[in-house]
Amino acid sequence: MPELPEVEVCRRGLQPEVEGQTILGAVVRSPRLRLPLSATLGETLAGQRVAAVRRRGKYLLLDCRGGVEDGCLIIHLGMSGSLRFVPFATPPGKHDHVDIVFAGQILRFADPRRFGVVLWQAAGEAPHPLLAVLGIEPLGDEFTADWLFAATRRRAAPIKPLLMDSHLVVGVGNIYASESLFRAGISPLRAANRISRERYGQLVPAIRQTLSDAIAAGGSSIRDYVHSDGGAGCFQVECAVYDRAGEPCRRCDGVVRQVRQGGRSTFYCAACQH
DNA sequence: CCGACAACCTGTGAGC
DNA sequence: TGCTCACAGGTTGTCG
Repeated sequence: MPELPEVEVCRRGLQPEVEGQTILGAVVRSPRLRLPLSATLGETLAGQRVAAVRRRGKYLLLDCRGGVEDGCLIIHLGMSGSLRFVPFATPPGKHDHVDIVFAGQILRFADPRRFGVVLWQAAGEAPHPLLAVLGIEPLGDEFTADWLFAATRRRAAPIKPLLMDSHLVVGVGNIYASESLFRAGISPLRAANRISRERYGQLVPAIRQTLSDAIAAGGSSIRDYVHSDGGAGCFQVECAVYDRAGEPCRRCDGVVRQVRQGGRSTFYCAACQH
C-alpha cells in the first residue's frame, strides 16, 4: 500500500508512541517475508529503548539502544504491509506476522502478500545492502531539476518507470508517479532524455508538491494506530488520474487513459500531458 | 551500464 | 454460487 507519503504518515504516527519507550520483546509468528525474519529478533529487541524513528525512502528505521547490542530495526511495508497498535491480548489475525511489545501496547506488523521486510541492523555494521543502493530523497535538498536532468541524460526509458526506480529517487511509487507527471503536464511515455531542463523544472516541484500534499492529507487522523493505507490517503487527496481510466480529465474535456509500463498501470491525460 | 521481464505471495473483484 | 483470470500501492534478479 505504501509510497513515501504513507510511510511518512506512518512514521509520524509511530514517533510519539514509541520514541523513548522500551521494547519488552517481540513475537515472530511467521518468519516468511521478502527476506526471512531473524529467529532471535525477540532477544535482540528485548530491553531496547527506541531512540528515534526515522524514514529512508519507504523504509522505517527505529534506532535502538540499551539491549544486547545497539542497532536499528528496519521495517518495509512492501505492497500490503501495515503497522498498528493493539491492546494486549488482542488475538492475532491471519497475516499478523510480528508483534513488537511495549509496556502499554503492542505494535503489530501485518502483511498479507509478504513483500515486506523486518530486519535488525547492528550498529557499526556496514549499511544494509537494501539501504545502501537507495537513491536520493525527493523531499530533500539534493533533489533538484538540475540533478534530475543530469541523472537522466543517458536514460532512454520512459520517464514514469524511471521516477519509480528507487536506485535513482526513493519513495515515488505507482500512484504518485502518475499524479506528479499529470501535475507537471509531462507524458509518462516520454523518454527521460528527451525532456528539457526547463520541463524538469516543472516536474521536480510537482513531485515535491504531490508528495507533500499527500502527507498533509494523511497526517490528520493519526493517534492510537498507524495509518498505512495509501488508498485512504488517495481518497482524501482525490487523485487526478490514478485509477480513473475512462473518466473525464479534471483539467480539460479529455478522458483519462490507462496504459501498461513495466508491468504496472499508468494513468494520464493525452491532451494535458506531452 | 541500460531496459524489459519474471518472480516473490495473497486477496479481491469481474466475468462467465 | 463457484470457478478462473487479471490485477493490486514494491523490489530484486536475470537475461539480452
